[in-house]
Amino acid sequence: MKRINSTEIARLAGVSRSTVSRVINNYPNVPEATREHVMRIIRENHYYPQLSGKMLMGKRSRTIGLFWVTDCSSIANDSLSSMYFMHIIDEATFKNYMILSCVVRNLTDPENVQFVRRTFNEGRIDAGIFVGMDLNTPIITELLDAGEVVGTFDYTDPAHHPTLISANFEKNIGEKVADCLYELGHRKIAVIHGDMNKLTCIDRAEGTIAALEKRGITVPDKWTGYAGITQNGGYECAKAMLSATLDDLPTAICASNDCVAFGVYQALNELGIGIGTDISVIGADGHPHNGFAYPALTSVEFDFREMFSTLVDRLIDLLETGETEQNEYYMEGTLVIRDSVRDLRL
Amino acid sequence: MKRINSTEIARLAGVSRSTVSRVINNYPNVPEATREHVMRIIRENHYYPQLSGKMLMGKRSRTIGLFWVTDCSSIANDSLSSMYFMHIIDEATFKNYMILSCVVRNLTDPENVQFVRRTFNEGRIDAGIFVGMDLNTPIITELLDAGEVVGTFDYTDPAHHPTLISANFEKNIGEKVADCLYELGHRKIAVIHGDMNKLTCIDRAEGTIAALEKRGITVPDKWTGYAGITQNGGYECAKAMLSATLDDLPTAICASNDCVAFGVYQALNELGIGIGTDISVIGADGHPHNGFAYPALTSVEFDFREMFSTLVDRLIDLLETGETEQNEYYMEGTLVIRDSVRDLRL
DNA sequence: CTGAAAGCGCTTACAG
DNA sequence: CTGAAAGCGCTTACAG
Repeated sequence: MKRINSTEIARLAGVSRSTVSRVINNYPNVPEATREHVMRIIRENHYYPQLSGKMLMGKRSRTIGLFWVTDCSSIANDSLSSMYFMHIIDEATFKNYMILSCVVRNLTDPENVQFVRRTFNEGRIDAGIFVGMDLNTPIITELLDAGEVVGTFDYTDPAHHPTLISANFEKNIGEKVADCLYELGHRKIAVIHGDMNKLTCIDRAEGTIAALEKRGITVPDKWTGYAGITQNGGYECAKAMLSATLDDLPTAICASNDCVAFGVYQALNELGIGIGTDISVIGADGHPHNGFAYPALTSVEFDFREMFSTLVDRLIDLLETGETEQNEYYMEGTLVIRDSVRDLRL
Repeated sequence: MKRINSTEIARLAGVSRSTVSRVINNYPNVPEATREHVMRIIRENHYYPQLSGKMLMGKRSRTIGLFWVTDCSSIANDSLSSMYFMHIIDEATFKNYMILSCVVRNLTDPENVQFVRRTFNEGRIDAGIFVGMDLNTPIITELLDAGEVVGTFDYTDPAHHPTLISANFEKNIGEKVADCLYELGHRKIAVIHGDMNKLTCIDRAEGTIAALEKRGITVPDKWTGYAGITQNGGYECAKAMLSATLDDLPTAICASNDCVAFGVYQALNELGIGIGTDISVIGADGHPHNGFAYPALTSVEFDFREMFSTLVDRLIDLLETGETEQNEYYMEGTLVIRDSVRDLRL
């Protein structure tokens, strides 16, 4: 399938390829008549300059790589993360950029690291956004050191890098969760930790524990668990924890995120413990299921559209102007109280 | 940020660029010693050939465009469609292809059509997958006529095109829905139509009505509605329909899809009508919310992973070998009965 | 087995 | 205002 090229357009328009190029790139030194004539030929022939040719001359591809780091067998399983993807694509499209999507299983595996490096070095993308990787991922630092423009979500590099934009959760999620439960009269509170390699997970659990401590409440070991960030993790963790402490159950469980909270739901249902009645459950993130869950899940919720459109905007600023207003930002979450939390004062 | 090129690698390895190229492309006529030596230099210098250079010489980009056609303000709102995306990306990654994601608002708008044409003609992609467009979208035919490899979901072109792969829902969804309700004793059944520009929507509603007709049941006008494919459409439609027929309610409502069914839920809740008790609700698709909904939604569910991985596989077959086993296929759905449907025989 | 040369489709100094 | 020429980074006949 041979496509028409600038030589052919030049011939048809009776000008040189230089002039065709000038018209396409909107150079000022082309008389209006010539410009219009050439444009007509271009339109009539559905001519679009080959990206390869332009790129060889140093033009950008207006493409941003989206590196999805996940060890799950399928990233499709979680509708929350799918949403991140969609927000990024939406905003990029709006800014007239395209998103090249890549799934990366494991950034400690050399082959996967190689894949990332290649995607950048082949010249496919102008910048890359990374979502889902653990803290301390050397390839990120390597890319930044090489001067690549990189966006991250829930990740910060220890050193300052002028070409890094990082979008993060606020630091006070744990405190918001603790305060909510405390004010509703809860004193016997369990805390389920998330993935300790993820920035926000650490903040969340530690923040909750610290805030409770400040109120004079200690979370005993028997009401502490580690679930990772998946529903199944939440299920296993809650089942084990609660089975071991049936004679002295907490009145509330703080899950590291909403997915984990759904796992806690499963465990509670299985054990015949009433959700939002016997035991309250609270999550964090703002999973699209929250309102659909039964009972509807209380959570500290985030505006991910805002989170990711800001990330994309800043990245593009950096790409196009070489600077941006802020390299690192933290989004505020909103506590949304639903039926999964009981007011013990009533 | 100047990257290393093949000239430099050739110099470092003490060979010509031709030889470097031969090594990279795994040509047989290179002695093992030379190959290894050159490879070492390549690895040591993190050299990756520029895609632009290769493409200019006729190589493929191993990139597939994913055109998401939607008029919604944000595609992120629906976790079902997000899932389609993820399945496609997953499978492409597995096959060592990349996905370039594009959101297209409206394929009747010339500017949007232009965008699609440009994306193909610029040489960014080897093929394109289209999801969400209405029946009879001329740009699809145009691309096919130009010899482009195109994949579609829930769309067929009237003419046969050797480079079109189309993934579709089975034709009998409506019948499955009707049979299910009939066998559970329902005789007063409402049908909500979806978007009449979408292939499956037509099949679904018409299929249900025809199957009921065969059983001697006619769906009266007052129990017929048009909701499109969104939750809000379902809400508005069900509210209007039911408010007008409160003295004679149906015992079941067939929604055009699961999202619409959730809208029906909203309307029923608002009207104080018991879901799965007073009125049964049945959807179709297999939305990730179904199991979470209260009551859990009965639906004809599809294995979208299978649907899309097959689409991607066939597309790649076509790209790489010029042929594929089947250009058009229809996926079978499975009726999953949950609490939203009542057995009236009990 | 290997290198020099041509050429893919562009853009951009340069010269006029 | 405009064209001829050089060059971006590759690959591929071609010749040896």
